[in-house]
Amino acid sequence: MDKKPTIKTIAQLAGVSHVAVSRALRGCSDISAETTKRIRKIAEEVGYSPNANARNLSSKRSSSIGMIVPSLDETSAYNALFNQISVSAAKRNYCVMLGSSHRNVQLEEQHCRMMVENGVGALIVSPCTSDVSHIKNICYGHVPVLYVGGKTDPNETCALFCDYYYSAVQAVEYLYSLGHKNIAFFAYAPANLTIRQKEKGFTDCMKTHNLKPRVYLCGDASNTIEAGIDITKKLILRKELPTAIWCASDLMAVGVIQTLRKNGFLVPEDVSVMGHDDLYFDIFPGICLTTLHTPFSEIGTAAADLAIDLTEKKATEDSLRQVFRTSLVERNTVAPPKNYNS
Amino acid sequence: MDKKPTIKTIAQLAGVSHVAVSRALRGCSDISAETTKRIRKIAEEVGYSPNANARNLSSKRSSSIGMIVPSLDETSAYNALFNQISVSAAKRNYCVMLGSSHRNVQLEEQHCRMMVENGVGALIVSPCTSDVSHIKNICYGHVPVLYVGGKTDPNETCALFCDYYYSAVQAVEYLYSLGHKNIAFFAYAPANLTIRQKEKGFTDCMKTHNLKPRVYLCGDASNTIEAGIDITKKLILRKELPTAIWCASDLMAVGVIQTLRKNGFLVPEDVSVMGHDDLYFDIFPGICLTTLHTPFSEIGTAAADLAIDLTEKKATEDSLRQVFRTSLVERNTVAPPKNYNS
DNA sequence: CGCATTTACTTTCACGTTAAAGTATATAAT
DNA sequence: ATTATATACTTTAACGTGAAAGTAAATGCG
Repeated sequence: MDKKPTIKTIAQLAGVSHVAVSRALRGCSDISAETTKRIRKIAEEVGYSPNANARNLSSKRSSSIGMIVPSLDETSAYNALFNQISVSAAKRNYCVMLGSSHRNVQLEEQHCRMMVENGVGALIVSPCTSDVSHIKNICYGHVPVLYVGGKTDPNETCALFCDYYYSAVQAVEYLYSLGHKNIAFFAYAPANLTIRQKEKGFTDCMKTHNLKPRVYLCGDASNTIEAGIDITKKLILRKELPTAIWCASDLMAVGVIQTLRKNGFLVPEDVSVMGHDDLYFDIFPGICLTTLHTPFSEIGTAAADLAIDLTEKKATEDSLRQVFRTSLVERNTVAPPKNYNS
Repeated sequence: MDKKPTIKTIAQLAGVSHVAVSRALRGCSDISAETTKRIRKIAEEVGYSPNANARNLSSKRSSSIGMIVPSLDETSAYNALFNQISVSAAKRNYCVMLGSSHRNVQLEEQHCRMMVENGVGALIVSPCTSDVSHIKNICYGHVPVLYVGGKTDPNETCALFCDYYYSAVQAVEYLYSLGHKNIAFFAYAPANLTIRQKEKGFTDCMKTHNLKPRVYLCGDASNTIEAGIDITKKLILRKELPTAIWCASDLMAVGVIQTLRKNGFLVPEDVSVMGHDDLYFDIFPGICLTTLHTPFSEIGTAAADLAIDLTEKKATEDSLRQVFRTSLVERNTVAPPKNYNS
């Protein structure tokens, strides 16, 4: 196990100074084509691999970005986001440090501190609380932070948002266009900012059509599927089922559909059900959910590019805040209401 | 935005040499308690954060490990693995660089190269092919690599395995103990090494009980749920349903159960269905799957600890290869066969 | 009291790289 | 022929830290 070769190793073999090697490998024009070729050949032969620690230290640049997420379990959207960030960062030759905070502020802070120590050029954070002062204390003035995800303060200067008010409007307009008048909105975790935006959009849009906005919130289920099941059961008992239900999440919609079907209601014939996120397209057998697609790929690409632009100090003022919109994906859990002739 | 403070900044303020600061912050005993306290106070006040690039360069250590996985989508086990690795690494003050190869060897190689350049102390790789020569070319002799996951060559010297032969035995023994004689094994992707291990375990164990090992493989479905559905449909048509089915993955079991129920069969009363992995416990409403739990947390913890031990050159010879076993999780998709009196 | 040891530092150098400035030679312009 | 310029390098210093060696003062000990 011989020592890792450095530019000095190559310099010696090539009979030039180590700086000539450094510049040749970086393709600087003041090294002759011939010398560059020779140096590159030797570098290849000895299996040279640059030392980013030294490079970053000397050049005051960085070749990595960090990302901190609340979790990466199978029901979270951060997987999709990270997947894209990883790919986009690799395209620009950046590594990504990832930390999972498990919704623990102390751990989130530790990840942030470690990543800053390790020299990330920028940080993409999906904070686990709206208060991000612990992150700002560490990063302010030193490492740019880009916020993504539901808990982000809407006033944050550098952040990527998804317009959930608009997605509510999309959902209502679509269902209304099919003839639905009796539309309900099901949501979980009422304290969540994104849920409140959806609720506001839903209520406002229903009112513009002179329809009664029926909002059902469930705050005490153990997960969002359960919440969907709970609310649906209640409405079935009370015989208050609407003709269409828009759920704040796909998993909730799955719970709703299962419960409806189990109780003899046909989806979409009796009740239309619509989701939000488009994350579990082919996981649930028999459910091909009509939903609103959140553009995770686009958001991930934008996040990686913005983070790297911030690292390289070439982010433009108007790229600092970007708003994304969901798009309608028509599959087969929504249909016009019964007895409706369009 | 003032310059980031370094140990030299602190040294000047404290009126000591920068080395005294370095040693005080690291708690070396040759700096007096009084001076250490004073230095730490100043460090706190100026918001000092150590520069790991410089530290690693000077001390030839590393404060990060890397992980490369094929993907992080909602149906993969790598999420669970990474979550634990992230937590375990944080406990020892290590950052984790994560790269998603999307099952692309070139991208996997690029991630590997970038991480090595960025100075990871060790690499945890779930390779996307059994041939890992591209990784060895980059890492051999410089960065230790720890292999995890299904594609790993069983002869690899540094690797964490799960004993899938044993999990097959566990499944068969359990079903047999309940009285099942007509047991089938359903699997997807027959080329996969882990599947072959399960198949071998299943076949061998069935034979020891003088039972006919019924193996059903499906290689052309678009995902594992589909595969479960396909095989089940075929068996229902042919009226060849066994009394118990062990599926190579939980998702497959979900597809099987849905199909059975849709066709009027009760699970577990008519047919018992068992899975493998224990990943989707509360996602599928109405399915509380009896399965074999893969100890992702333990594997993740072991992987992080081993990778860091390798980084710090204190891994013991016998920690290099570790084998983990699944454990039975009895929920409610398995019951004794009909007409069986135990 | 004088010498060894301990305490609490400081000085110097190295890690691998890049930035910046310097230099020798060849070529071009006047 | 002289001077300017371009080419192709080299030399020096710096990035922030830590290892190793050095040192001055205080303390211990016979």
